[in-house]
Amino acid sequence: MATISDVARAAGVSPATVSRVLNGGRVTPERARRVREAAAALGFSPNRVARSLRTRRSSAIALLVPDIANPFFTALARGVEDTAQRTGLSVVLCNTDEDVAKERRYLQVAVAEHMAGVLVAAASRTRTDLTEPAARGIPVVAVDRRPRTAEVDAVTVDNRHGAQEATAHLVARGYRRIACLTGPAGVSTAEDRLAGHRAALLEAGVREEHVRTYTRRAVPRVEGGYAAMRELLALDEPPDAVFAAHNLMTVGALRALREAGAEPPGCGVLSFGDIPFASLVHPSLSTVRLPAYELGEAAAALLQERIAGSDMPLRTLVLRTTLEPRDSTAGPG
Amino acid sequence: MATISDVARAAGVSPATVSRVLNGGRVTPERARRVREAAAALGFSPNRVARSLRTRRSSAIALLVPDIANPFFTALARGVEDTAQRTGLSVVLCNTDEDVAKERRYLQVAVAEHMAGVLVAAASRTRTDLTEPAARGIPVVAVDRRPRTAEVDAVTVDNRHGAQEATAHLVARGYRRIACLTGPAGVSTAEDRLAGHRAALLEAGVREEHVRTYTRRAVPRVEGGYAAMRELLALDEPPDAVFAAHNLMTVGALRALREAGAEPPGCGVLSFGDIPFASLVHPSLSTVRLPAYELGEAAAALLQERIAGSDMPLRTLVLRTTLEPRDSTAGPG
DNA sequence: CACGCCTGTGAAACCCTTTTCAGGGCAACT
DNA sequence: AGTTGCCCTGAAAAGGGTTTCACAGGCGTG
Repeated sequence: MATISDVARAAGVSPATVSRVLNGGRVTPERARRVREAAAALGFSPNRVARSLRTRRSSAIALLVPDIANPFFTALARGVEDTAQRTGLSVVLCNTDEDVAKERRYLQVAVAEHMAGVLVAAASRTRTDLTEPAARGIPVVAVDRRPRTAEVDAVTVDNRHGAQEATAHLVARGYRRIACLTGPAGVSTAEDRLAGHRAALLEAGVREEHVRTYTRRAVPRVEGGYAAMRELLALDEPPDAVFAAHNLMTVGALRALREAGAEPPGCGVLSFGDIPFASLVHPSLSTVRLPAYELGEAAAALLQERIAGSDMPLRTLVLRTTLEPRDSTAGPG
Repeated sequence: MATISDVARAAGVSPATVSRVLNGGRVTPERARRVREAAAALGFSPNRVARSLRTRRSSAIALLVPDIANPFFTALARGVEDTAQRTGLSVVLCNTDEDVAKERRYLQVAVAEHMAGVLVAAASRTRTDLTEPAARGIPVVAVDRRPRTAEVDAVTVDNRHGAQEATAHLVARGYRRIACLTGPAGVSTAEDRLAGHRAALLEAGVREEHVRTYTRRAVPRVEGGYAAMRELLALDEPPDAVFAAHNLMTVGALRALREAGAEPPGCGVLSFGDIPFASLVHPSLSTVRLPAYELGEAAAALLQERIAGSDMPLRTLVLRTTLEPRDSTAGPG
């Protein structure tokens, strides 16, 4: 592996000059040409580790997601990756498994590796601690979920609005006992979606108590949705529609409904977030589409600005969701 | 950020001694204790960039996959990540998009970053070039797909056997005109699966020509499967079953079948590789289950051995698939 | 002509850790 | 007592870039 000194020797200049040619310093054209030729001839590419050490900044960013198996986060990761790749940043993918301890370990690594920046879909709104990297001067952007503990840039979706629109749609289609399956307390997306759902129902004249009866919190996994849906179906007056505030929970809910013989659209089902290949599900599934890829793109772009040294005031970018009504919410009976 | 010198000063020793305490050199217990206390008090964690520079080895490995949106590769990535994480390795995820040029760029980055190792699901059997990292002493393990150009360790699944079993199953269930949708020539998995399919048919007494009539190659995406299936359905004697050698292509095929009103199991459908939430598809989908997570685990473990300096002869680990017959291959008529 | 300023350049410092090397101290042996 | 050998330790080198600093030379100005 050729080093910068090899190139310098071959071009008859000092290593400092080579560095300047490569990084845009002022060098006379003639020398610059010689350096470039020598570099090409030797197949030189700078050792990024050495560069990182000296500049105290690496060309890698960390992306922390709670569940890489969820297609929402893979789409987001693609958005991040495509954007980062364009400016030569590598993306280190870290799967936190919704585990705050695991998340903390990854954040420590990011600090020890002097990573250029961190993108994080926080495992917990209250317990995720982003102060460490922020204090060390590593830019942090929260994506999808915003933790409360640190002041960072954020890119989120309008969960509340999307949920409100979703539940309003169920109301409009004539459903009366509309349930909500949402994630655990303390996760901002779960809270916001529940809030939107409640707002839509209250506006439609539903009593607060009624809302509460038909709301279930569960772990945001397929099994969580399944268990919660079964609970709801066991009520004296089971719901006639369900707003599932999480895509994987929707899958569990659908399974429970099928087992109980209460298939949509008789019992309406509306999913917040796409299910992959939802087009295969029968009847076709109404969803609130989330701009996952765009979320990743926007967050990566924002992070890059910070890495480049932007000192704009903190920003929160909120992307809109879009309701896509299909057959699973065609109406009861 | 505390450095090793700070710790040394605080403990009244030299930096060399601190390094030895942390990395398992011989140090008297008393000193070691002092060093550990000082390190803890200062919250010291070694700068991994400096360490990388000196040791010429980083603690990151690259994982190159052709399509992170495919659940097969996300499961694989999880296996890799969980295993790597256990020994303190970070995983840099690189999405090559089935593009050899993009793949080459990522390999260059891996070399320039002095990464500890590379795991690669090659974009092409013939054009993927793994000689560069191998020549630089960076261990490489091929996973899922093995390129021909370099001599590397590999972890694959028994595609041929799995495919043969799958098609034999279709034969046994009474299907007569069994089609095969597979990936492009030059991708080892596509080739092997087709070979298994053909072997099963020939064994059942089907003529080679007949096999060829009902075989289609397409890009391994949903649209590829859709287009190829439509072609097959337009034949004078359309197939009465299809073995889809790729999970995403299966989705496309199902869509085409539904449009044509030829739903399974009347027309049998067997997918090589899971479709996420296949349990939601009606009728339930017969699949050849791939051990994606285990593939990632095994590959990461193998790579770690090499990184640790193992000089065993090259190994190829082949994992078995399992046929899971369900309703979509219940039989014709 | 003298002075100051500006530009381009190379030497050397620097980033932080690991590793080599040489030496001191001590025990065991001749 | 004098070697020999071993263990532990610290000083210093090494890893490969970037950046600071000082300096040389050219140019413009008073």
